[in-house]
Amino acid sequence: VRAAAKTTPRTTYHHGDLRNALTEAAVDLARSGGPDAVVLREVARRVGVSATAAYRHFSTHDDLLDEVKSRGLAALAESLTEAVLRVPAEGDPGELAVARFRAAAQGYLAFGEAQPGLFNTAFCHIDHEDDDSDDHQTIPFADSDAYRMLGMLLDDLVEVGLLDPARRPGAEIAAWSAVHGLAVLLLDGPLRHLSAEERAVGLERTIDVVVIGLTGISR
Amino acid sequence: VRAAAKTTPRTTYHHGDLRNALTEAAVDLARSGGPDAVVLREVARRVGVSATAAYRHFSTHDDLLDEVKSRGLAALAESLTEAVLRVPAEGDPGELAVARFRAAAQGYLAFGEAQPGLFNTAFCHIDHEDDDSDDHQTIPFADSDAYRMLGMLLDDLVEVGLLDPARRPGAEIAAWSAVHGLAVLLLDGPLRHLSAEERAVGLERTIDVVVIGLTGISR
DNA sequence: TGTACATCAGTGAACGCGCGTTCACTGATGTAC
DNA sequence: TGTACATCAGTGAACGCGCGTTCACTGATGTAC
Repeated sequence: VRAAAKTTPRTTYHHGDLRNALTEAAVDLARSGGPDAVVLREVARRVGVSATAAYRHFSTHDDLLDEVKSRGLAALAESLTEAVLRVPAEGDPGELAVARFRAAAQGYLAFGEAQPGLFNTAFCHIDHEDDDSDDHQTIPFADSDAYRMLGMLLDDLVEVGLLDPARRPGAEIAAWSAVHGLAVLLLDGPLRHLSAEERAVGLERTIDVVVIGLTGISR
Repeated sequence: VRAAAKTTPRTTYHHGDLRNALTEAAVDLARSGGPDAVVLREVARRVGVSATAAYRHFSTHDDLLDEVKSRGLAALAESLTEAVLRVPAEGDPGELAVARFRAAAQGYLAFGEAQPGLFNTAFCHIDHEDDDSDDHQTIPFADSDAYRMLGMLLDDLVEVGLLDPARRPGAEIAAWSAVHGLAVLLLDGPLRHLSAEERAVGLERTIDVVVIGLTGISR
């Protein structure tokens, strides 16, 4: 409605879409500085609103950060999905299943490299001291589209006969760990200063190991 | 020399081993709260010394945190080494090489689970704004004992004929990514609430994938 | 169509907090003669 | 062995900072009659 609020100073007293505007500003901050950059006062400042106004829409700073996390996770899922959809649909079913799996891994890492701050925020740990119960003790990522996509890709590998059904359980964890670990090491970790070439080699090698490790078949 | 300083209030004006005492207190803080818990003023407080005194031994807060990082990395290497050394020395060379490799992975994760705060600190990113040059742009972990150990274990796999020399390059990255990723997901990440049983399965499955993926041989 | 009024969505000042770091200082230690 | 003095390793007060959050408030909006 009043999307220009970020640049044009708001004229009306009521904003109209403040919650969204705040979330977007917060995502921008996360993008450029990671979770620590999501500062409530700065978010309000950027939107051109008093800090107090934020409390009409978020009960607490952590609440806002949670929203940013969700958006980050969603963006990651999008990157994954896009990469998978770019794989042509024709050819040998086995080769296609493997190609989609590899594409997903590449999409995961591509998102991390394109949006390191948001990636870190998506996986940052927030202490909800106030939490009443175990209701939230589910795996948040397990509910995410990205995780569901991973499960489907692995199911496909079983269907085409490349992944032994007996080895299907736990396959998510192994695959996810390898790709996520690579992302973390490359983005913030000790592999931060690898050249683009070295990164590419690392990625290829890691995906190879996972694919062979899961299917038992080298390409 | 004056190791009791932590409990007994210091009597002499000069401490005698303040740098060490500060570092140890800082490590304790990291252990229980991760990198953010390494607060210079709190460190000084614990040692029973004014905050200013720390500046005789560390030029800056980041300098202190760097020291903690090193200690964390060293502790990780120790956990790895211990696990590898616990593997019996007799038997088929191939089986032994694989067993040692698996043990190292288990040691890596065991350290992460036993000392999550210190583990996180060991891998936390510190911005050295003041850095003059590219001197520090080496991979800090690559200089660590843990990374060297990983290299040796992989070399062993080549020597016993289980790892194709053509596949040796990049093997560190693939193996390290998988285990590190699992650690990160389990400690802070979305897999935080997995039961001990589920964790064990995830670990076994991940190591299996890496071993098979590298060697091409399922056990 | 007009008016009273409840409710909603903002404001601005203030609080308390704890941090890293600097400053001018002082007490303790070691060395040269 | 004694003394003068440079150096070292501490102290304590203070600064500036920016944060999350609360408070009493006011302007805008919508609804009942």
